[in-house]
Amino acid sequence: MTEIPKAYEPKEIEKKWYPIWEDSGYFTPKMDSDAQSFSMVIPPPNVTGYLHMGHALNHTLGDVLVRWRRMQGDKTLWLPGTDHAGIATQVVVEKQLTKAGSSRQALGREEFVKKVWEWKAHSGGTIQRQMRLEGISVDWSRERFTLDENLSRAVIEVFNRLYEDGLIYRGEYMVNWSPVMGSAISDLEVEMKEVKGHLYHIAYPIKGSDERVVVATTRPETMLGDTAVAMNPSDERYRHLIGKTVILPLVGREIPLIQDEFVEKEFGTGLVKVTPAHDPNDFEMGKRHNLPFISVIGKDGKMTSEAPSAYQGLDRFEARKRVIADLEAQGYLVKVEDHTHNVGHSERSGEPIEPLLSTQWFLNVKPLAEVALQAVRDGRTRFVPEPWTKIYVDWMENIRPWCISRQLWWGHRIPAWYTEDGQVIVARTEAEALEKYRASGGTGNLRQDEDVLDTWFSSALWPFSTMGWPTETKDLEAFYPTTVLITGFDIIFFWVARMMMMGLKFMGDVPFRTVYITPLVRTSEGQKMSKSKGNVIDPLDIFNKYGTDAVRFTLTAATTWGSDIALQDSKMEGARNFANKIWNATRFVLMNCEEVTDPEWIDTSSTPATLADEWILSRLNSAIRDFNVSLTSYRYHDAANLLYHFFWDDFCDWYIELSKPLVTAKGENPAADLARQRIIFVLEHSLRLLHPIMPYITEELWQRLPHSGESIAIAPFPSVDETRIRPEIENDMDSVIETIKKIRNIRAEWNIAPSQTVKILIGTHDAHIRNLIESNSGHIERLARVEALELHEVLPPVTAAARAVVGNIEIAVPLEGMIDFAKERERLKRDIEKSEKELGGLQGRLNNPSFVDRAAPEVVAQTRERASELTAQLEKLVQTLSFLQ
RNA sequence: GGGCGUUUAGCUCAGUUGGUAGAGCGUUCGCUUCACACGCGAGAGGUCGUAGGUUCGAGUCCUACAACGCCCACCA
Repeated sequence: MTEIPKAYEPKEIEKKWYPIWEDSGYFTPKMDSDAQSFSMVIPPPNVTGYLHMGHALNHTLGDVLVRWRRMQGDKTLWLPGTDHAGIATQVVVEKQLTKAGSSRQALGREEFVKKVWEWKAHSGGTIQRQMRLEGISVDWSRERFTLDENLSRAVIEVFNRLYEDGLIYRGEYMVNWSPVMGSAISDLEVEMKEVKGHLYHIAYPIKGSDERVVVATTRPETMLGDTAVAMNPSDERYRHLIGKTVILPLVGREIPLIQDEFVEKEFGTGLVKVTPAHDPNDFEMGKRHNLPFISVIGKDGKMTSEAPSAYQGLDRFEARKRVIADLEAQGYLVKVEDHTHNVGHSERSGEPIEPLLSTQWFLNVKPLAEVALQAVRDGRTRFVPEPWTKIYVDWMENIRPWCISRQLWWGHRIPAWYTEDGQVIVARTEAEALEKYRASGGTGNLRQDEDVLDTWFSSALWPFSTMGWPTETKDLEAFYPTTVLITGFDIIFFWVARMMMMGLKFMGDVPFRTVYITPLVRTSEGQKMSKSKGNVIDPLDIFNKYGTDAVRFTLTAATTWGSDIALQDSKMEGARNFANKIWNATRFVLMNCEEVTDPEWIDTSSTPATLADEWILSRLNSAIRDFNVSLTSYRYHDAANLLYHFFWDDFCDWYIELSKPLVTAKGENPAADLARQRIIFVLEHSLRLLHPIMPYITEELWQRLPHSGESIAIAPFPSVDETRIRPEIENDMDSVIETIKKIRNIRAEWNIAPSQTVKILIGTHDAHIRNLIESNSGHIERLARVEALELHEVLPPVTAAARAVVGNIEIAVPLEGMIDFAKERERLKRDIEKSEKELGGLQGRLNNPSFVDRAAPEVVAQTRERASELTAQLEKLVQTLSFLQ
């Protein structure tokens, strides 16, 4: 056993243990064990760069559970990995190419993808390193990446099966198009932003009449693609126009006036221009009324050849200006109003989305959603905290087809091939596609679809694709469904909902029993962290500053159901101080207990456990029990907090202090030997209790303590001995503690120098308490710096004394010549007032007949008991005060 | 437009079947007490957002309102 340094230096010990844990295979489940399974898959971080505080929180909360369950003896798997993150990663690499004066187009698809793989190797490596620094106990032997061979196989399999089921289809529909990225994106990737724009009122002449109708639009440039004007069928104002046609200004096209319930009579003029190719609503109307679809804006965001020649090639925003100018010049612009409205923007690239017609692959998720909805309604998957259930349910109930194809190069290429005459063949491989084609008599060549799948398509399979699906593996058998998914609320739709659908569809069961939604980590001022604000905290920086264990403890203790986490230095400092406390308490114990060789509790008939011993056992077992209860219901804050107070308050402030005389005693002394044995026992248990939250410091210290087993990471979690939880012992100890505190309080109030000892008199008619005080008088004398403690049944009237009452214990500290009677009377009066106030409340209730009748009997009994206690205390206080008159 | 969350001590937040408010930090006072000044001991500090209601009893349940924050949404 080596000397322990005085100061806790997290860096030194934190770099030591992770390689040992990992190399020893502690985090790999023993597949032959018949213990119950506990499994999680990590939300795979994007290989776009570095981990942030959100990851650190997620990983900490996950690791607390996993380490706890592993120590409980479960067959435990936490599967790590990363996500290829199609768009995000492609954008990162493209930016690098732009900087280097190149582009993906210049490189070509094959070379570009190679470049992205290089980046992935770099970024993925960084992420792995960071995860190891977090100390998380993931099974690296099962690490996965969404583009791994088997995961890609799963993607192709799923695509094929969904296609065979008719749920995946290809067709020309209105999609959210990002001109910047040159790709379609899903509804979820569109962010609505409030934009200050204008509402343009434009006059369309009625054919064969002098009358003009006025439509209002925020996007005048789309009028070039108008194929109708719509009114509400019940709108009397325009009844006379039914059946007429209008002439589209600037274009000259004759378009019908149609009637559609969609049109709100109250908005604008009650007439809507209909551009079926550039607006989702108009698209629907166009289909309902069989209108032509004229695409006037292209995928590059420029006006197409279907627009009048004057506008062709103009950027869509340039075209807007030109259209307005021309309309005005030609007298069609009636008025322009300021108008604030919401415009869809590409979440990734930031520019306004262009709704346009495009041929894409879609997944009809409705049937899958119904099953996934039912699973949550049945409670087969549960959201914690519960309110998130509604968010999930609402979205699932209103789910719309998912556009799954992306015009990118980085991702899973869509397993569809086209014949020269335009047939589509979906297959597992090109060979299979060709075979199918030949079998149907086809002779030409096949060309694979250029597009890739939405990155979330592969993420949706993560809980089972990572475990080997579609092969029926032992991992799937043992670990699917996973026990819990820990994730952020921001990806409930993107990821959680889709995993639910895919898991139920392909595994026939939910992917996880519980979804735990973490809070959001914010800055100390409660701001959201974002790169653009430049207020992002790098987890590694604060690991370095405070120690990983301290940050883990901070995050765990800050995780509550109600609110987000404001990450403040003061919290981390507090946790670091706690770690230092653990360090120094252990240092103290080890300095004195070198001869103890095993961490067992020993009672002998000659030296039975003391009150303090029984008490700390009771507190320890309560802590274990409460910790288990808290974590079982995902109450991280409670779990961390109770350990903090058990260790600091109960163990350090009281048990160590009470044990000091014996523990530090020199020479032959069996009682001292037992005391050392016992303090080691409690400390060793405490470290195991703390290990899930603070793995490094507990391992380091545990290794220096007498222990059995090679690592605390695989040591058994302390088990609860309910028989050791004893309220009567805790009450007795509380009496001793309160007595000591009262004396200390008097000392502080009367400015008695710490070096000065005092005499005290204690009076109580309660024989049990008298016995208790007597047997603990040594503790009281030492911890309250008392030189002589006199016990009485009834306290003699000593006037020159400071006084206090604890329950039925009276305390007098004779302070000859030091005491100011007036001041002491004031002090006592304050005590009396306090007691009177409480007693008044209690008696008020007891005097109320309906309280006595209607309140629960035990509540009434409790109230009576407390009232009589207070009455006795008050009597003594009043009597004491009378001594001072 | 719909929905959700938050509002408790100077600050950040706990408070799960309704029983009479807690923690950490900060603050005040006193301590180099032989594990720890990242410490020890002792204090001060709150009409629990507002207004009603239910109840013997409300921080906790119900209703309305207010402020702040978030999510969803096809009024051009």
